[in-house]
Amino acid sequence: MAEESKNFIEQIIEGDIRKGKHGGAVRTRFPPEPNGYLHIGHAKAICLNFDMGQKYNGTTNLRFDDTNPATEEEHFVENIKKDIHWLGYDWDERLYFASDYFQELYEYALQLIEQGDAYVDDSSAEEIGQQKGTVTTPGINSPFRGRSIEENRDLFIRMKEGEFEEGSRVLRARIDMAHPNMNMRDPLIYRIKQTPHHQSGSTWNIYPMYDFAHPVSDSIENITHSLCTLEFENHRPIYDWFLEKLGTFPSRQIEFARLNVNYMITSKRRLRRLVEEGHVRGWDDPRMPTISGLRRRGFSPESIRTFARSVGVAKRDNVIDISLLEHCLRDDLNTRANRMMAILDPLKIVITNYPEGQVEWMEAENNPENESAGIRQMPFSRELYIEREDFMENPPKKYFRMTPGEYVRLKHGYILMCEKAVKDSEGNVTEVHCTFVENSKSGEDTSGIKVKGTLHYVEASHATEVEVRLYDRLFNVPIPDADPEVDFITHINPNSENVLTRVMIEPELAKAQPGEYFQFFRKGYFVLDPDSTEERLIFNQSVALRDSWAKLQQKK
RNA sequence: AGACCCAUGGUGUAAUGGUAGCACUCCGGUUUUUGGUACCGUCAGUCAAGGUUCGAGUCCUUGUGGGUCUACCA
Repeated sequence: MAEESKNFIEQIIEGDIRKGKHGGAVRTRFPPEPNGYLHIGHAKAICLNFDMGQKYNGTTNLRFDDTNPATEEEHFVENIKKDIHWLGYDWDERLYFASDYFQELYEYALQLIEQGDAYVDDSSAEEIGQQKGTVTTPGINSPFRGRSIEENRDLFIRMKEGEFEEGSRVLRARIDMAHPNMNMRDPLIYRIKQTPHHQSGSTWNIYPMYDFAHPVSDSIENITHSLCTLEFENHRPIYDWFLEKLGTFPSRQIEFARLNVNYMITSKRRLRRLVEEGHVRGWDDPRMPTISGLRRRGFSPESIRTFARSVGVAKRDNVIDISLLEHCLRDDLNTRANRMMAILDPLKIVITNYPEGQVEWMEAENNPENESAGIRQMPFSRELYIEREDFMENPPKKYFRMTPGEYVRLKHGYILMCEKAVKDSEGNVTEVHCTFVENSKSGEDTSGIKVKGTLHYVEASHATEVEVRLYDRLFNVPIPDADPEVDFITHINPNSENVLTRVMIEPELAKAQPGEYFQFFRKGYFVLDPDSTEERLIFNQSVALRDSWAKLQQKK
């Protein structure tokens, strides 16, 4: 068997273990900011961090990076925890908040001041911006850069005590205003904010910046491998600078490329627009790339994990084909989703030689891929529904479905001979008359008739009418936000949701429960939508089955 | 362009100086009481130019192309 190929992060970790770094320990963390919902991109980071922890007998912390009270809310914390659990991961007792470390962080900032590595700057945001220079020209030192340690200590303590207004002063690292890396030009460490914090209340008047809080939080938790996305690459020098100056646990930041999927967007700002402008039903709309949206769409956690692992981990920018995500879902559901009969676009069939009033209960296997899924009973009688597209009066070549003068098999039923179409005054087919072959019952067929097509059906008198929502990609271009000149909203697919209000389902399917995965025979995978009521069931299409017949027709 | 990072079939990812492999997609076929699944097969790749080496996708140089960075956001 081929050796399992390892990604570059696994290679780094294994190298560290081999060298006995940190005694061979591996500790990772997933550090979301509680200011929004998790999406498919986060799923990659979650899987990577937790998988590394598990694979190398280490641990993975969940740490909320809550250093900005202005944008963060408690309810995001709860939703994020729920989504991670749903994905199948657990942080045990290792739930942390950066806000838990505010006191320690404050003391470390004081240490920097004592070492002469930090100073209080009274400049305004605009002044600091101007002093920063550009990528090609060095910045200039702030006039407050030379303050004494005593003055810095005094001012910083008074910042903390709430003596100063927001924006009036900041604490900065004293590094190098001419550094070629803009992030090293005396980055901010603390700013004044009077906003109450969802965890720490009104205890603090100052809040640490990401560039300071993140490395120090990692260090406090003894994180060995701090995995983050590529856009933080230029921040690694600051990360290392703080930990070196502070002399604390030497966590190491490693960057990987974020996940992009075509026909999807993950920008928080743009997703919010979709919701606020009403292009979708909400953050958990089945077309949204959020974890809650994927869940409502009918993606299994297993399929998302498989996907997140399949996309690989590397440092080059990438756009994953959405068909890989769909493949992962079909592959998972094929073996676990019970097959059920649903007629999305009903056409009535009357079997003229079948006794009126008679109902036969047919034995139907639930999943040919899994015998332990068992069997169910399906009614059969004189009047049934089939898909309208499964009947054609004048069919094209290789059409193996119902057409006058031809036999066709009904799955878990009989072989039918199609006799004639009944039409209304405008020529629309209103029902089709057939005769059935008596000794052709599924499982005990002695007719010897060979048919090319097998159709699904729902018996009319026992059918339940439900709603089905079909989904297509939300955008009609692969990268909706590729062109900054064009609003991505203009690329929304107007037919991304197709609501069918008169769908007929078999009795067993009417017992569907939330969280159950179904395959609608010959159609696709479906789940119950939470909008469902006792009286009215609503199903969402997760993904269609592959359809080589449709593909063949499209080419013509 | 100042720094940093990246470059392998259509897409994504392996090959750690020694036969360019795997998955998805596409196309073709076999099986099939799902035009599903499964199975088989075809097409298709090392950004360019130099250099080092017996041997380079891999190391070096230069170029080209792409990405990130000038928030009191993360």
